[in-house]
Amino acid sequence: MPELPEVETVVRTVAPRLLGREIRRARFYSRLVLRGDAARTAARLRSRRIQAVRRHGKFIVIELSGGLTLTIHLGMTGGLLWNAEPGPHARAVFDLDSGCLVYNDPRQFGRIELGTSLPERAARLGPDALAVGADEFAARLATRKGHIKPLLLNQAFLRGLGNIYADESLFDAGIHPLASAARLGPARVRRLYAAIQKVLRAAVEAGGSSVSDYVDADGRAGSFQVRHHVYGRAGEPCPRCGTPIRRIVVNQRGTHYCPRCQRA
DNA sequence: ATCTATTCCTGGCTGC
DNA sequence: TGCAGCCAGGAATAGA
Repeated sequence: MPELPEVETVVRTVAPRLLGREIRRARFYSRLVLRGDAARTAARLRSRRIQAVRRHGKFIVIELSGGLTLTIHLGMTGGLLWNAEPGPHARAVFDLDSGCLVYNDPRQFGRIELGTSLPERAARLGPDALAVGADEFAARLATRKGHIKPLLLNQAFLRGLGNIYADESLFDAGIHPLASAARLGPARVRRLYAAIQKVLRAAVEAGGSSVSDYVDADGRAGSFQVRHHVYGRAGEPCPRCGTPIRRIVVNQRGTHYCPRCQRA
């Protein structure tokens, strides 16, 4: 499932291919994935040149000539494939003056939208998890009620973390997922901040995690899943203390932690 | 304002 | 072997 490291990897693999290219034709095959009218969106995209490709949290932002912004969110199973043959799950195809980009998404939780700026839902998010400073992180945390795990998943609090990296960060910091966010205390807040930075940077370096079927734009799987300490490892021994990893459900999300290393 | 539950989707897995 | 039923979860939405 694409979170910050996976989206970052997709952007890095796709950006060099896209920069400076012109969109010849865009085709959309899913009314769910595309926000807006397919024919009108395709017409607006025609002959636009790609000026920038960047990541905004888990969003892929493609800046086009004429002041247009194409925003892609991969949802759960979305993926961008460079020069791939469109398969049964291709929801959009962008033919360029050189090469083509296929948006693939079996479950159709992803979204593609075209506008003159970042869509509101992307613009109103919290600071990027890899760009936020330690002091800002601590200040934002101090005012929040509720449990720490759901807060880390809240993109309005911090953008980029998803279920895998929230669990891995909490394990690294030794914090229970149901710990009260506001009552963590300065030492644990610093540990959590450092853990998030460490886990995300290592995951980006590994090309992300491939747990279901995530691959980058060249079809390459990431390798960070072999370094998951708790995510998807319920019942397996904790790599730190050997206690079996526990799986609970927090706000409808599978949550993995070590009951000994992460005390309530 | 902030937090929580529900809903959308379908491939893959489990168990009968 | 076949198939019904369940599970995964990012984020919009509605409700508390």
